[in-house]
Amino acid sequence: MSHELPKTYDPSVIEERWAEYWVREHLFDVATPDGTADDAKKFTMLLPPPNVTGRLHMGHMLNQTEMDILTRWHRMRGETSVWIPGTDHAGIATQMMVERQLASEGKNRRELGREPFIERVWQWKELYGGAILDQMRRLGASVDWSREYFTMDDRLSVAVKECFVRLWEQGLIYRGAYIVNWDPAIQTAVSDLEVEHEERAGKIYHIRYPLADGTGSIVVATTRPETMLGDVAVAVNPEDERYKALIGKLVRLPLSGVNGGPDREIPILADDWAKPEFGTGAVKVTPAHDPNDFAIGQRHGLPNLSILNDTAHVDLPGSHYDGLDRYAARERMIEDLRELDLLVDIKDHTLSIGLSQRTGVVIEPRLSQQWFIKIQPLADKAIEAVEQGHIRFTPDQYRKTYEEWMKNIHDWCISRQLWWGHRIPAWHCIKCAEINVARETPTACAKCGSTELTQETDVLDTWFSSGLLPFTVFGWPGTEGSNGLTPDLTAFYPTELLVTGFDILFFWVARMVMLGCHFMLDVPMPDGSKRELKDAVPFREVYIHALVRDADRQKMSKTKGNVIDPIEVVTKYGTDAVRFTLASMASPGTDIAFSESRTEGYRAFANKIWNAARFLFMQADRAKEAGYTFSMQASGTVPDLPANTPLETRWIFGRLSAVSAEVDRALTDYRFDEAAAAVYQFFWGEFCDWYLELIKLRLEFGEGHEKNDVTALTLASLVASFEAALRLLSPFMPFLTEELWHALYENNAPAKSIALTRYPQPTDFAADEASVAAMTTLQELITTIRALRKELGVPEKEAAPINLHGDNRIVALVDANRDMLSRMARVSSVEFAEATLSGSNARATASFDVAVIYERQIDVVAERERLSKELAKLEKGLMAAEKQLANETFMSKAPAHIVEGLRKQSAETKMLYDKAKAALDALPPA
RNA sequence: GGGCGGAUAGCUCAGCUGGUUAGAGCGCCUGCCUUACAAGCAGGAUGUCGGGGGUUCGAAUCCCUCUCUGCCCA
Repeated sequence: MSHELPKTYDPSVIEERWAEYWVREHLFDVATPDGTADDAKKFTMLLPPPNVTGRLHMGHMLNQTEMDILTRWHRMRGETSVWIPGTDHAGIATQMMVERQLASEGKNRRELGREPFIERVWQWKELYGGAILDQMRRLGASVDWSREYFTMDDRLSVAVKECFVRLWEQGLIYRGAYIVNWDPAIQTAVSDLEVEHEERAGKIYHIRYPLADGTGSIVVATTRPETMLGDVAVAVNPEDERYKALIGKLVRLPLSGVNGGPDREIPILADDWAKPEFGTGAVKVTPAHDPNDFAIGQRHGLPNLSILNDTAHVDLPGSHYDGLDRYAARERMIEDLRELDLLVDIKDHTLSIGLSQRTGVVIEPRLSQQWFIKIQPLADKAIEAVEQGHIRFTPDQYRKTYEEWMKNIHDWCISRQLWWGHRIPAWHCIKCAEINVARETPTACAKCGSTELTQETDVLDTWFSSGLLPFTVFGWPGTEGSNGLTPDLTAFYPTELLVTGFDILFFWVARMVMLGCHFMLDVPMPDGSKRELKDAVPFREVYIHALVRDADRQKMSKTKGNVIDPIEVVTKYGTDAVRFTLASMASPGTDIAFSESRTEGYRAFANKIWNAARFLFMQADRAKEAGYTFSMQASGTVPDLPANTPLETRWIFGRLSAVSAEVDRALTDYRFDEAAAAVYQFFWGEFCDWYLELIKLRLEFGEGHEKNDVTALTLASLVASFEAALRLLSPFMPFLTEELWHALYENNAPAKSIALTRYPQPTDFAADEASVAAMTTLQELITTIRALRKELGVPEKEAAPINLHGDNRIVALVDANRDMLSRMARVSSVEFAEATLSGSNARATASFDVAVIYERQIDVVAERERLSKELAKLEKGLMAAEKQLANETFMSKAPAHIVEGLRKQSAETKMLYDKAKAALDALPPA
């Protein structure tokens, strides 16, 4: 069979075919181990579930590339590797999406009603929710699609409810009226984490509050004058001399009268919160609309007066500000205060405001009834798990970030006033107000027996359900009456690794640790023993990756318009090239500035691999025509290497061994960049540049070239080393390697996919260090000759003789490999010299001198300059070395091997220096 | 305000548990369309390792400080 590969690699024709094949053939689906005679190591990982509304961005692609490389690598090392995909129902984001859709039809969700609205969201999800997973398939992510989940699936919903009920029963969930971050756009509470702080230019207003007894006034400073309608006090610092006399007096709160009535009277009180240096030193206290003021109110037993409704409009019947938006109210009130001559001053002030992460509107701190998790007991375990090393962070610095956050954690507001999400399983008794939390809808109040129950309307924070995923995806809590230990949980919990970005370190990672430790401690070990913290953790390792930025290091954002769509780049350069780009730039702790020039380079790399395959197939065809019989089916077998095995063949297997070790080490340390560099350098710089060029010497067919063992061995070795290289590359470039691997086996491969074969291991190949060392010397010699030839102006095609001086080892090596010199450096003949060589046509290295015999005069000026420069560099090195060696403290304190190394280096430098000096002196005068 | 990170070749980044003459890719310069590959081959140039100070026999690497810069938390 002849192989007709196009001259240039075109990823578009093969990638979609393989992506579809991998899914269709269920290659990466993993059945639950039955527990019998299964001692294979396991590698389990959860895909951070993208929002069901999401579109793939570069961050996803980086994340998935890293996870896929690791999963493929572990899988090829024979481990049971499960990578579980799914999507998150993303409460706010999804509800917004559908509300927007409704708005475009002139409707809103309230008209529609709760149940029909939720129905509508499900329809939306069915239609569009799969988009991001389809994009994942296109990237070749080797996930187990049979285990795909959605966070609102029935089985997960049951688990979420179970967790909520248990936490309630354990007294770890409470409900109460607290100041929370309120998003007036979508009208729900959000957690602290969902608020983004931004510095903005604003104003600070100084407002005069008259004393009720008419003896004067006090001027308060505020950035939010509109909330003064909700003021219940004025606070001053107890140490502030200016105001000491006023403490305990009442002020008349301007603008606060309703229905034409008088203004309210509120007290002046002393509280440390009032900072004398801030503003006027007197602050208004508005407990219902500011978290700090709420705390003051608690301390002093003040009432909470809410004056803004859930859309942040003034809600104060009878007031002439009633119904105004918060900012409109502010303007109107400032005008009114000015008219009343109570506005003392307006100053510029930079303030930090909270913005809703989802909607972008300014958060309104608002007093409302919410559900909270008492987080401290959970956080304690989560801190312990990390401090005791049961969970390891890479890079390690994130451990500190995590611990810092955990130690300063606040109770978690888990209720959301949304419709889309897991509805809180609580029923309020209309008669006695008892809260009935239950797994099944109760028929009567547990306290008073009333049947008048209404279900809580709030749903749970999306992160509550995703925080449970590490065990709920494995079927927890299992069947009724079970201990929660399902077969999947037995086999796969804890997962091995979590790969994610630091942006969800607190949102998700921290919550998983807390909830995982909390719930799993109650699940026994497979052998029935009690589970300890080290086995209750949701994952043993966390790898935090960088942010992908644009080529100018700017954060990608829609508003800047610099978002790079991975699917676009993938279409342009091929998935493999983009994956390789991300992998090679993924060095820990540094953001990735994604630039297409890098990707272009890796597309060239893919093309290089493609063409190496073309070369191989071409040689195979020629060999067959020449009567060689060998089977491509033996590609996976490294041939025995007899005594007459050519050096380059011993060398390439030696290198394969070393590179396999290097890749293993790099991936163990999550050094994707080093792993990628190692395979790149090996394949291009060694396999193609040296090995393929050298074996052309052995692959001569036709007239005058009899069939021989060396050629046969070379063919077998070529195929075997290439096949191994493909396996080595396949986690990084799964599409290209899959295509070529099947082609290599002539579509009769020993496995359904290269991904199901063995990853090259150092011991799979003879390390043969002597051959590697010999080859390194020859490479140095060849490179030196090439450089000399170029300098002397020897035409590329013209062969030239050389003189060589070196020790016996070099002489023997060169003598045995004259054919290499001839092919790689156009050497016509070699003459060995007894004495050192110098002169303008010679170069000296530490191990040999070589001269190229060529007539043409060299450029004396250029050569003088080159030699002078080199001489200066050598002299500098030599001086430094000699100075060190003359330094007694160095000689006495430095370790022996350092001193010895320096001595050797110094001697070599001296030799090179002398040679360069001689060469310079030998140059004719300018 | 508290904390973390970064500053190394024109660009993007490695190297940093101190140790021999600081690397890679891209870009740049020169010569080659050598039947695997011009998305290629061969050769070449390029850095007072942000400034200053200190520790040490020895500092890109450790410490202090300054400047610039990014991020997280409040």
